[in-house]
Amino acid sequence: MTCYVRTMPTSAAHEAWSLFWRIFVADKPRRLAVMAELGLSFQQAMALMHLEPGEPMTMSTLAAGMHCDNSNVTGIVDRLEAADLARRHPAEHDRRVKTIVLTEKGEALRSEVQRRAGQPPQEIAALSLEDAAALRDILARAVEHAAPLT
Amino acid sequence: MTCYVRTMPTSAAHEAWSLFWRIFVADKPRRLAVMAELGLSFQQAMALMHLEPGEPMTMSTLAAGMHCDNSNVTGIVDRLEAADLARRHPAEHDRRVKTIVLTEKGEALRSEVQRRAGQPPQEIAALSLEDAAALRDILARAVEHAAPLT
DNA sequence: GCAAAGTGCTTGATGTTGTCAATGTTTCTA
DNA sequence: TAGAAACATTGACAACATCAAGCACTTTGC
Repeated sequence: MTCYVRTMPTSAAHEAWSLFWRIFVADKPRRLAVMAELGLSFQQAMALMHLEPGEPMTMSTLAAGMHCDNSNVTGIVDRLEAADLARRHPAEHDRRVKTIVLTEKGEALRSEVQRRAGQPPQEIAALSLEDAAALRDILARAVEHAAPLT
Repeated sequence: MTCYVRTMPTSAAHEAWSLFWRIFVADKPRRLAVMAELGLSFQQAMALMHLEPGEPMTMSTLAAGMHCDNSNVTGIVDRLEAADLARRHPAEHDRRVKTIVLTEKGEALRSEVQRRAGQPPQEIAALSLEDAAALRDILARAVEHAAPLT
């Protein structure tokens, strides 16, 4: 049951989404620069962010979290391992499963990615304190609505 | 003179940006589904959106708009041409330059992309009218601040 | 004018994803 | 225990990403 708002030509949500996109696209060069500087590809950085320090994660779980194919993660983790950022361990309870754990180097780089990529772009950073707080609250409500169970 | 808010561990802008990301990542499957359904890759769709109907655009301009390398656009436009969505024409004022124009089929597909990808994801669509309007207004101010000249 | 420098687009080499089908191993289930 | 399912990997292929030449054409400076 999808609910279309057919009466309005373009709703506020519509326009908001469009602006959302615009900010994301405009921020692309900054993202690329950060990744290049850290010597990571975008997906490698995403994988790093999904892997929490000290928390082993299954290949499948990581694939699901990154919304991509299982076979895809194999290659990404291969490269993380080659760069000594993560290691694979066979799971003891199920020998089909392999868990991934960040190395020390991986944890360090992860927090660097977090620090750098976590910085909001100009557009957001330049907002007034009131606007920024309001934006945060609205987005928090948005996320909560769509995913009551996280 | 850049102004860091060092007193706060994580500012509102910071948190807002984090939520921003979260919504984008969560929306990835929908984007992929739309593109797959329309038989386009993500970059092809982006190119289509950059090309306005009846407005020829230079390869370089398109590359700049998409924030990617010139040589990259060559391949993307090759595929758009192969799919009869766009056509290259040599520019008359400068024979090095090639302009790209959407075909009829390209214009039709473009508006379909616009219609489908323009739909906000659950998170945004489920906001109250007040929140959606406030979100739109804040993002509009954000875009305006960062790019006063557009 | 003309050589030199610069511009616009393309090509080629190489690496990282994306899809999808198939395989090997291990576990679950009937 | 035989068959089905699950997990990770592999292989084949297409799409992009970067970067370094290359070619055709313009512009510049003498």
